[in-house]
Amino acid sequence: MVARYELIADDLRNEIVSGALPVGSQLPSEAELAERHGAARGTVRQAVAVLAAEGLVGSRQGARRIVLGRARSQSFGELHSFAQWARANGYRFGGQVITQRRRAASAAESARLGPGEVLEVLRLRSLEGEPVLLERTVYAEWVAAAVERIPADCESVTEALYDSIGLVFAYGEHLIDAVSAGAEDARLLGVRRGSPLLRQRRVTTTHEGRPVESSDDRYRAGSVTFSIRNSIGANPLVRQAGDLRSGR
Amino acid sequence: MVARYELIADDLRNEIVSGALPVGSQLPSEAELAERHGAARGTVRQAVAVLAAEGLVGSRQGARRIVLGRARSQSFGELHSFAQWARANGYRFGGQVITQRRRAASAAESARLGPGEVLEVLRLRSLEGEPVLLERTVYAEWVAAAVERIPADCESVTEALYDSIGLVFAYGEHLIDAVSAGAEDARLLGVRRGSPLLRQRRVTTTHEGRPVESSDDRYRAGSVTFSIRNSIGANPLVRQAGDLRSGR
DNA sequence: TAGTGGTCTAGACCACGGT
DNA sequence: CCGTGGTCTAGACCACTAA
Repeated sequence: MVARYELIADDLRNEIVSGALPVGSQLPSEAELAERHGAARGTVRQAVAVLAAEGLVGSRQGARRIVLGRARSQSFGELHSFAQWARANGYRFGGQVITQRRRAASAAESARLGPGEVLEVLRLRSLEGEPVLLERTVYAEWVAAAVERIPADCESVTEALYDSIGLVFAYGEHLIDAVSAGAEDARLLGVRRGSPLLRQRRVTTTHEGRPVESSDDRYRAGSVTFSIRNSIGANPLVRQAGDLRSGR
Repeated sequence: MVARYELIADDLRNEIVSGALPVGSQLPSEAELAERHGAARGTVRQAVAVLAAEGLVGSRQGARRIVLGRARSQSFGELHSFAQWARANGYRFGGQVITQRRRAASAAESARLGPGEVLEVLRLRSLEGEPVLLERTVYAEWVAAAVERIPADCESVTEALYDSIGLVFAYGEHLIDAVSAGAEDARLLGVRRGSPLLRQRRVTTTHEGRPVESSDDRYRAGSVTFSIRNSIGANPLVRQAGDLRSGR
């Protein structure tokens, strides 16, 4: 069942992506869109809210909406899963488990994932034949067994876990910064020690808010970029200070 | 004039931040919230949509909404403006123009900012007394004169431009990656050449979609982190590949 | 001042989750 | 099965922009 407002949003998005509504141009008014699609105004507003959330259009009270950009945002799955992202963008990609072991959870890990044992997995992912990403992932005890059953060269861990135990990654928190490559990072990614890496730390939970995994992912510099489009009134991304003040 | 749904959202947000609604707990149903505030259900849905956009609550059809986190997202202004962010978080901060000059726009700059001259400014920003951010900003010709009137040690360029010509930065696109410090970066930020920097490139426009500036901001590693909370169905952040394939 | 988007209401039906 | 959130309607009034 596809919602009416999704169809209207698709329609408008196609006009933007195709260039029929160029960047900087005005969208039709809500009244006109409502008449064109035979829908109520509220439904049209839901549709343009989708486009606004994608960063494609902006709006201000009293004036027509304008087109801000043509790039289509990808889904949560594509941010969460390297495989889903790479596939959606037509890249050749691969993955290989380097090491995998169970151990007791540290205090910090207990706080994030719950008490007990954790499963620590080191995975190297490649894009277009080159190693680009080193994932150090810690899984909560309740998914550890399912993760251990996954082949070492599995393309998509996310999909494997969905197929095997119906696990859906629903919410994530991500911290993005830059770090120096350590000895292991450098060896596996094929860069010099101390060279820059883009780091994405994340904690992911299920629909119910149950923590699944905590990960430290490091990208070779130049291999990927994170992109965000925002506006006054929208605030998806936040800047946080590091360890600047004494006592922190 | 504060909207009704904003008041309801504030109310719920306070309960979350104060811990009255702990992380993982369920929100009251829409019907109950509507009755409690004497509002229609649609208004209540607007309120919880605000919290969902902030990443504080998640929802799924058929089940109660749950609390995902307590951290309050900051505003667009705080992502856009170093000064607004630093002030909102209680940091001591400063800024100093290093160099500033007018020149002809390159082809890429003309495409982003419009044709003609541009004003190129190199600014060093400090946090808690330490240099942490080097901004290389290129302003469009129509704001160049106003920027040139700003004192070299101005704390907040964003606010200065609002006060002087009423300019409001409304929309921004940001690209985040990691790079090596060049000679100039290293000297001004007080790090070694080749050490990692977190880079944020951005293009900002007015409400009308008119481009104002394009900037390359580089943070010393460890000084700041970007944070994002997302969910299935929300997609503020996007990953993009770099220069991996031949011919790109 | 006319047109536009922002807010709000009161109701309806449906899809899904949990019991 | 009931309660929940998701979708949709038809209308109203207001705040703001632009001519």
